[in-house]
Parts: sequence; C-alpha cells; structure tokens
Amino acid sequence: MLTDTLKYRKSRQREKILEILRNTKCHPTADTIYLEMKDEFPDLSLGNVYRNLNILVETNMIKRLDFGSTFNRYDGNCETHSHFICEKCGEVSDLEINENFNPEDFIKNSNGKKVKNFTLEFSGICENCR
Amino acid sequence: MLTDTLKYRKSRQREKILEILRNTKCHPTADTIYLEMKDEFPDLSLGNVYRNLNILVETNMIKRLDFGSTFNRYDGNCETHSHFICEKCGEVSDLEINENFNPEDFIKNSNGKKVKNFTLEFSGICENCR
DNA sequence: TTCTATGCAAAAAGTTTGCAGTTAA
DNA sequence: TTAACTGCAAACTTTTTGCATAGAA
Repeated sequence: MLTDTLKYRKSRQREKILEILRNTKCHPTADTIYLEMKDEFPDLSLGNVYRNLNILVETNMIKRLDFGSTFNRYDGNCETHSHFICEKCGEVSDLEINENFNPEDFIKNSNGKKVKNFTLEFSGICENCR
Repeated sequence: MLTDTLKYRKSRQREKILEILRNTKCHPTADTIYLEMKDEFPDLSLGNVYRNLNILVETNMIKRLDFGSTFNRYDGNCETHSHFICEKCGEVSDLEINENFNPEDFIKNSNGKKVKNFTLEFSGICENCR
C-alpha cells in the first residue's frame, strides 16, 4: 500500500482519493474528486488534490488518462483494460477486452523501439445517447 | 481540399499549418507550429494557430492527439495508425500496424455502445534513448 | 459587399508552486 | 524531532475569445 513507499507518509486525503478512484467505474477529473471530498474535508484545497493525484500516479497506484483536450481524468484500475468515450455526452467508461489480446502482435516494424505499455481507447455513441 | 467546405474561406496561414503537418512525421504542438511559421508570417499570432488547428480538426483534415498532461499535439496523417511515445525523451512517433487489425474483435462486451473509432498508443523507450 | 480570417491583448481553464503552519512517524 | 502534508493564494501554461481591421469570394 501507500505506506510501502519510503518517501511518502500516510495522509487521510490521499487515501480518500485512492478510495474514490477504486470504487468508481467512471473516471473523474481532479475537480470532481475535489468536490466529492469537500463534505469530509471542508478545508480541502484543489491544489492538494492535484498534488496527491501526482503522487499516486508516480507510485503507480492510479493512472492518468487523456481524453480530449480539456482536462485529465484518473483511473484507479491499473489492470489492462480499455476505455470508451462517448462522442455526444463525453462520458468515459470502461470496456473489457480479452486477456489474450496483445496489440504488439500487430506492429509491423518497431524500428528498435522497446515497447513497454499500450493504451487502447474507443469512441462512439454510448448506450444512453443512442 | 479546404475550399470544399462551405463555411470556411481559404487562408494562407491555415494552408501552411496543414502543409507542415502533412510533411512531418513528428507530431508538433501548437507552439512548435507557430514558431515554424514565424519566418514566413512575422505577424502571426499563436491564437490564430489555435483557431486554425481547431478548424482543421473540425473538418477532419488533421487529428488532435493527447499525450501526457501537458499540451496537445497534432497529426496530419488521418489514416489508421498508432503512436509511440518515449518515456524518457517524450518524443512522439508513428508506429505502423497491420491493416487487418481490428481491435473491436477483442471487445468482450460492448453493452450497447456503438463503437466508431479507436486509438492505439504505445509507450516505452525509443531507439535513441536505449 | 458580405462575412471569414487576422493580430492583438485580455481572459479563461487547468495545473503547479512557494510559504508558513500542521501532522505523521 | 524531522520531514512530509496541508490550505491558501499567487503564478504558470495552454487554450480560447472579443474586438477592430484586413482580406477572400
């Protein structure tokens, strides 16, 4: 857990952020997380949410996603999975893909690049917007 | 070409942006494009580069890419291909994938979502940083 | 002539950072 | 006791926008 890392101490705020991200399937923005925490932490600052999100990304507890140009979203599920973004409402959801799927098999020529990770993202119209 | 669209008139600046994006394999940021155009258009403003990039994205002449959290990059190649981002130097390059590759085949359950597009991105260490 | 394109500058939106006080270990 | 964590506010970066003028059709 967080306490495994030497550099960082425990913080109630950071644990709450992780809990929120672990317990939701949608992929909230920093601001959404901030608003969700305000009840429990009335003095919380948005800057601190960003600071902790960066620490969680750095320690591989969460992933930063990049959808569209507007703002970042965060994901508490670090296992390989894909995302689907609705072109109408902008909602981001998970999409399960087969475990045996390895996109590296489809690379024509890696030209000496060492591939370590991949992300696969889909877009279209979600079930609510059809 | 651009003149096909009804709404927009021809603009030397916009054509230059398109030319730059068509003639490079790296995926420049708005600011990089702006700097590259400064010689030919000394009065050019960065705001106008952004305006034209948005028009080009809207008319499907180029694609907006989203790597990392810092800023957007643009791509003049609208055919299906993948990108590779180096975790060390941050450079973004193209990666060819097989034509018959269709990631939709690997979706477990689309839950009523209508998938229209996908993007596949790889990361790792590039040939120069190994 | 009409309406889009432009440069400029200001504003907006998202994110980071410096500081002084607080808190975990 | 030490160094990380915090709120606050200011700063920073990227992108958008309002306005008056220039330019394409």
